[in-house]
Amino acid sequence: MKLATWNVNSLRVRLEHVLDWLAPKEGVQSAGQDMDVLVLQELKLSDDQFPTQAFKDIGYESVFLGQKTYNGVALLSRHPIKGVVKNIPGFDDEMARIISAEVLGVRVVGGYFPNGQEPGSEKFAYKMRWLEALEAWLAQLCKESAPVVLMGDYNITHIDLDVWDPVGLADTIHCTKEERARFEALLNLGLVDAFRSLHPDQKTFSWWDYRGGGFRRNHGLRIDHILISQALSSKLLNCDVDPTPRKLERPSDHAPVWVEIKNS
DNA sequence: ATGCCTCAGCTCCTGAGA
Repeated sequence: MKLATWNVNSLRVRLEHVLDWLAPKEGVQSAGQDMDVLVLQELKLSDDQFPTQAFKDIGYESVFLGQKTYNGVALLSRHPIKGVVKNIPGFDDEMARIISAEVLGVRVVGGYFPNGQEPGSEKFAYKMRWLEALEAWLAQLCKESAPVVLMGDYNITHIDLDVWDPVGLADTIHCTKEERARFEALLNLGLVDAFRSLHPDQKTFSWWDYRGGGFRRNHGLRIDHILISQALSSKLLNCDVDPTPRKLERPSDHAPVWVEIKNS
């Protein structure tokens, strides 16, 4: 089973990139080929503008929680989608940040975690509240029978190895102790960082700033993550970032991250 | 140097992103 996450920074602008990644043209190889589930973030469009038919045409059903201008999340699947959940149950949120569903017996949660802007700001406080609510919900999900995959744009670097300039960016947004403690709290539920468990020493990024030639100079962060429950970690085959779409014309600032798990 | 880039929108500037 293959699953992936991708912050597309406007689905309207990036639709062709997503379609080509999942269903490449004849003779072209793509890490997105044969993807079972893909979650998307930062759609930046309302539900009535979601391109349901374009995905249906390449064999994917979709569920989504859209929002005009900001945020917005979707889950695409080649298999039947059950038990759809939108946003964190019991957490009142005006922003569209979570889409979850059960696919092939796996509880998939796709998330666009808050940015937080700056430590100490009101947006940072919201990020902390949101992360605590997510953790409480995931604690419940991890106790249930279905294995869990929590993936998306976390807007958190776990360790300094996830940061191109850990000294210059120390304690700045995405790199604070408070954010990293919330990431660790998710790991303490029994979830495993799929990429890091396979590549313990690799300095690989999933996001590069548009400004200052960030991608060209590999000035990036690893902030897009795939956490999998223990039952799945024993069947983990592969996990990687695919930088290919970041090299296209008008790319998203994020690259997709994918995972492959052995079928049971 | 509150910039360097990109996107949406009550669009020719502003807010937000990370």
